[in-house]
Amino acid sequence: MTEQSPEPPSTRERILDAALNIFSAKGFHDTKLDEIVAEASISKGSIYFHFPNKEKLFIALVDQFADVIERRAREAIEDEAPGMDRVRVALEAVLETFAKYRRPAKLLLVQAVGLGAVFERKRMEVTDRFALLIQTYLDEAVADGSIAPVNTHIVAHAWMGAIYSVVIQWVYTGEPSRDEILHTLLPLLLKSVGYQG
Amino acid sequence: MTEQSPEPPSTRERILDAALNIFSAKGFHDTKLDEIVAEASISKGSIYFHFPNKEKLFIALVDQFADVIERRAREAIEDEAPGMDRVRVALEAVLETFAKYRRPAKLLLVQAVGLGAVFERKRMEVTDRFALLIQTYLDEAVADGSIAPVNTHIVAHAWMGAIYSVVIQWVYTGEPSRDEILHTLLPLLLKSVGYQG
DNA sequence: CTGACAGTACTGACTGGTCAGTATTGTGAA
DNA sequence: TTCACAATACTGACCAGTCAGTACTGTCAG
Repeated sequence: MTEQSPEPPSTRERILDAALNIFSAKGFHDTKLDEIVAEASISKGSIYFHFPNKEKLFIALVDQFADVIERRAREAIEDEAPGMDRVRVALEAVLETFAKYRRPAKLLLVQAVGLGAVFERKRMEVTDRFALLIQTYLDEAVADGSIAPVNTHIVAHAWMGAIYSVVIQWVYTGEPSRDEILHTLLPLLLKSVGYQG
Repeated sequence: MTEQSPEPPSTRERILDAALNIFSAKGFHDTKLDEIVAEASISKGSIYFHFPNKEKLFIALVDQFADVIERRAREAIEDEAPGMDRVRVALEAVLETFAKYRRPAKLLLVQAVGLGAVFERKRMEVTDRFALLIQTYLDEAVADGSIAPVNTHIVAHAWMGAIYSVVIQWVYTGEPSRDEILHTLLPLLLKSVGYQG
């Protein structure tokens, strides 16, 4: 809490770190707790000291990253006046964050999908949170006159899907590059609501 | 294969049907083969007679639906001349197909994600197949002059993601309606490459 | 200062339920 | 009688989760 960086990582952090590595690579079900134990060089008991179960450990990682993205988006728009510029910088911030954190991105966009009902609810929650964020800025832009009225709910979800899909492609293949994404995807999205940069 | 409709469904068909119901609702790992056995009123032995294992049964369903979508898209463009109209009707066909088959849609878009490496490869394969289809038509439209040159590879993936995301939203909540999707999402996508219907 | 007690962090061998897959037998159409 | 197909009982590997025990640090009464 009141500590600085050069400390050795706490057990909890080492667990989270190892879990991120393995979950993001192999998915939830194919990851054995014993693998995390080995990767983190800790003991199985430690995991259960810090987390109630495997599921909650996974969800802790999802939440962690969702928070990072949302925070960065909010920070990015802080200095922008309402309107389409806010939308643009928020999108930029999200894309930059995905680009910077490849493993968490894969965890959130791939590995968190298609697990049973519990995870589904969590994923919906995160997804809706982002969609709502985008929707809010879009609504501002509409009110503001920067763009023509549209169903911002659908637009928000469509944009999110577009971003997710391109990021996933990048996560797997390394292509297209961060710059290409920014220079092609961003204008594409903005253009889709009739906005010309 | 060479049979008509009023036949009673074969054991194989009943297995596929029951498997689709349960897999799409509960996901791969949370579905027990014994549940499929109960739902289909067949025996476990039958499953292993018709399919080598649980994984292949699941993948058979994915393949089945991927084929349907691709066939419908190809049929739809048959009568259209190359150019942006082909893109439009292909998108329409895909959206209609998703709307018509809710359970297979969920299977493909949700439940087939985030399972380990084997499924990942399959999903990549299907995803790339669709993206390439869209990309081909887009390239035609570019060559044709209907739209300005763009990185059609990125556009194709972005579109796919947008469609997936909105369809998933619809699968879960029933909103937005089929019509709303067609009337909002389609123009959105077309507009994103500078095409006005 | 010390030693009895307590709280916190961690260890790793062990267990028990689950469920995919198998072995075996049954059956009816050709 | 054969064989394609189906039914059922069964097996055993696997792995999340447990728990008795260790190590270390803090604290406070005598």
